[in-house]
Amino acid sequence: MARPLGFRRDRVVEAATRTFLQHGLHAASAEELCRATGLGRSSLYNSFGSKDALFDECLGTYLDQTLERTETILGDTARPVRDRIAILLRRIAVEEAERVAAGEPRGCLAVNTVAELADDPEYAGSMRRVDEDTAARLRLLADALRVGQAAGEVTDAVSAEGLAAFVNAAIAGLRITSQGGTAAGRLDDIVVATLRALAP
Amino acid sequence: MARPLGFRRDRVVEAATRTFLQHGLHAASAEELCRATGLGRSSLYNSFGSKDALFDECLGTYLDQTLERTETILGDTARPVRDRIAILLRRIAVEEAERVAAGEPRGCLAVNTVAELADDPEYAGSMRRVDEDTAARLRLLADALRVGQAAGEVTDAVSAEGLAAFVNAAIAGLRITSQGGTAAGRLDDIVVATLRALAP
DNA sequence: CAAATTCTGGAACGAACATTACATATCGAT
DNA sequence: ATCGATATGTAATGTTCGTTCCAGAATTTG
Repeated sequence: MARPLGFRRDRVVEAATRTFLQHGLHAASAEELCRATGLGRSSLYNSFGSKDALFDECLGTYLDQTLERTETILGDTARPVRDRIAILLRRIAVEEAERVAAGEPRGCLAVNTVAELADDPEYAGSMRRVDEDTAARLRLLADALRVGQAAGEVTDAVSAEGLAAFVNAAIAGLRITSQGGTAAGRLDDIVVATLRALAP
Repeated sequence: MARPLGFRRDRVVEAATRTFLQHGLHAASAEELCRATGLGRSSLYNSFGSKDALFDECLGTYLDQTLERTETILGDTARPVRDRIAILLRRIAVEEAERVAAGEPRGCLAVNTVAELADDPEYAGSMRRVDEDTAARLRLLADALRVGQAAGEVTDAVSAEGLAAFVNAAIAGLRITSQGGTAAGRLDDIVVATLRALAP
């Protein structure tokens, strides 16, 4: 064996994710990533290969964690479907408020990645990751909403897939709105209004 | 007098805006802006000063044009308020579909600017522009929605300001969703669902 | 304790970037 | 037709970027 790493990989990914969320992929320089993670250039490149590879790992873990939490909330079949969606949306509003309080950057890495890299063929791999995550999230939402429709608890004026796309868009809108500097109370209004759209 | 410009400034701004929308501010290189506008480096810098200044002009005209169209639609007092909001949202969905058909980049420069520059102090000036535009748009929406509430045509379960923030967030969500590659039909679903939230 | 292996810090590299300088071309006015 | 003034094309500049290299430090295994 040999000398062990002087840092915990997940902590580094966490710090790098914050940096990417704050500045985006292009504007986050290697120097800034080193400062944020506490690593030297050599350690960073030895452990992650390149800035793009580090970004991909950050994006991947971010998407996995977010999708898992969504799965947990939507999978709570004891609750009415609309309550689950309400919890999902409110959790985002709360998380954004916490970020403000902690001085951490607001917004969503997936949303910002779409905004920054959607049309860049060089990052098609990252975008494919986001697309797959979005597809999985839409599936979870549509499945839940379909159950809600069958129970008469959710409107069927729009298909379950359409409502899923709506909820997903609402989440993106919520995150962009927060990133723009909107206060927590207003985010709650957006959540309440979003939920109204689902009522029968 | 002297030699006149060999190009129309508004056309150049239009082409540059497309480039910034597609790649973002950081990833749009001077070379790419020259290619897109057909100008040489000298002409570009002589006429606009710097890449940042060009971006600011593109952003300013984009915001002005978009706000003006919003104003026109929401100011049509002959129609019910909810119809005006419906037209506003549908126009976005149609515009995004047209972009796809024309091979032009999708999404919204204002949304992407928030995603890319919200936390960068160096571009606080650009962000202030976006903030002012957002404030103006929220005012227009809230005024219209208040009228709708007074007429019993719009729900008052949420304040007019809250509903305005919701509609604004819905627009951002719609544009990000489109940028992610969602088809036009799904965008229509999102519009229909969004409108449901406003019903009394 | 020594050897093997890996990590780490700092300097250095080539490429790409935004921007500028300069010579030349082009136009309006006289 | 010529002059003044500005636009344009090309080449160059200084800087910043991502990345690599190398020497030395650290830690486990034998």
